[in-house]
Amino acid sequence: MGRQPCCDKVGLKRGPWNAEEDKKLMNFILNNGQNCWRLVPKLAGLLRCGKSCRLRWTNYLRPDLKRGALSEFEENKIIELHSRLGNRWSRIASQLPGRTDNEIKNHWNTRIKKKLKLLGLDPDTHKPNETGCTKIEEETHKEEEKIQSKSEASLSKVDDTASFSPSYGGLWESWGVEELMDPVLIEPEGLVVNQEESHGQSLEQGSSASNSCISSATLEEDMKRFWGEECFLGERMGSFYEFEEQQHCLDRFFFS
DNA sequence: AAAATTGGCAACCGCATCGCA
DNA sequence: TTGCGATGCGGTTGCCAATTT
Repeated sequence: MGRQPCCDKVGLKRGPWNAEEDKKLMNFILNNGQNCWRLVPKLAGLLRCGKSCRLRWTNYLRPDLKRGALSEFEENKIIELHSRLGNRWSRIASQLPGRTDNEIKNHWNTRIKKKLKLLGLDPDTHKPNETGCTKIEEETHKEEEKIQSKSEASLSKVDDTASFSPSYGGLWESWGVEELMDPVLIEPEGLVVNQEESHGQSLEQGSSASNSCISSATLEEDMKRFWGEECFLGERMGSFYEFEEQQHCLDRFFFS
């Protein structure tokens, strides 16, 4: 004898919500609060099951939800929390006001996971892959080929709107980045660096990168040496994921 | 320009857990 | 203590728009 379903699904609507349904649900919850979800559709005049109403409210209609893409800070926070909590999306979401577990889960699966893989890290464990950085190397080679073919065209293109994160700015600075800052050398996807801005940020915000030096062959080892073992799996990892363009630059530096 | 593929996201499903009688 | 309904949670699916071929 199995459990009874949460509702009788016969005659209930499924799939995307329309504006009219949203309005009904929103009005009902705002006037009556969240009590018994099973009764909500009936009382609100909706042909949905209570569970569907709850999801729609928590993931989309709640007035305290933030809209738009996740910020750098939020993304870094997610990576850090995931390294500690694993796939406990609701717990992670509770640390990020205005974001839902579903939103974070989707963002993780579609964006962050790929970035970690590109860096040769296992997204589940946050540790380096057993196979090393083959994927990142492949990507790097592809990028290099692209850059090679684009480099001539890029000579005439200058865009001073791009900037680096504080940590990257410090990184460049610690390496004596003038050479890397050459737009031809570091421009994988049309990115051209504004030197003044990136340097300014690193100095102003006191990046930990400013007094160290990275020089060896693998990203993992370099990062550990650079920031220390305990930081490697922690929040500082996040600052490496900030912009894909930066990642390409870093990859090229390490693996070329 | 059209077809195929990929990526992102909203919504659904089913199990786990909670809370109450 | 137990059983049951309600809710929470994480995995998965399906749709649609964007991109690539």
